[in-house]
Amino acid sequence: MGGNSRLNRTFFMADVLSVAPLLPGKYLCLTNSDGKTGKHIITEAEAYRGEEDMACHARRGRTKRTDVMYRGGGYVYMYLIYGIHWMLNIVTGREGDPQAALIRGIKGYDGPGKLTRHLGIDGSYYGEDLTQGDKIWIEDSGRQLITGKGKRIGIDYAGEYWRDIEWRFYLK
DNA sequence: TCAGTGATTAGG
DNA sequence: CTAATCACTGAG
Repeated sequence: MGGNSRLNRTFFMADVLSVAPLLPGKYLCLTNSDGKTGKHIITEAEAYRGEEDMACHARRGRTKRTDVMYRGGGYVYMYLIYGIHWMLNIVTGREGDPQAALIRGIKGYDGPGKLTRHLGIDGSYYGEDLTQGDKIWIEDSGRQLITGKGKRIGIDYAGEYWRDIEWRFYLK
């Protein structure tokens, strides 16, 4: 055996500050249009945590866009930024507590907009269940990996505290 | 350094 | 309806 295992609901329903550091090193898995499976090592992720986090989209509450963040861990949150780039996020935490981890890099494609373009992921993935189906899911690599941490990128508007907190996690 | 590009959101 | 904002990227 020794096969990789798909991460389940329990994994994603933990707090984003527990889940996001565990994502680098795991496999992002997709079934492409040819029916073949592609697996990509996640290299970097950022945590966005609750309505109090002034950098989190849910800071303005539950809207059509942020709705999926309130459904509980294990779903995909997609949004378009600057009219061009689709961002891939993994919803975490308990139902009613909006959290997500932004996938900022996979091996070979650093940059949240670059990786979605390369993988062909867009708004049609909004709300996908990572624990069901064969469109998109995440697998454990079975390896213990060390992650570094740093400040989140591109959120200078969020104020001193939220801007400087080290909620970005990357493979060393 | 800075323009592109369009969904989302608050406000009138 | 309008206008501002934006978890980015690539060209110069």
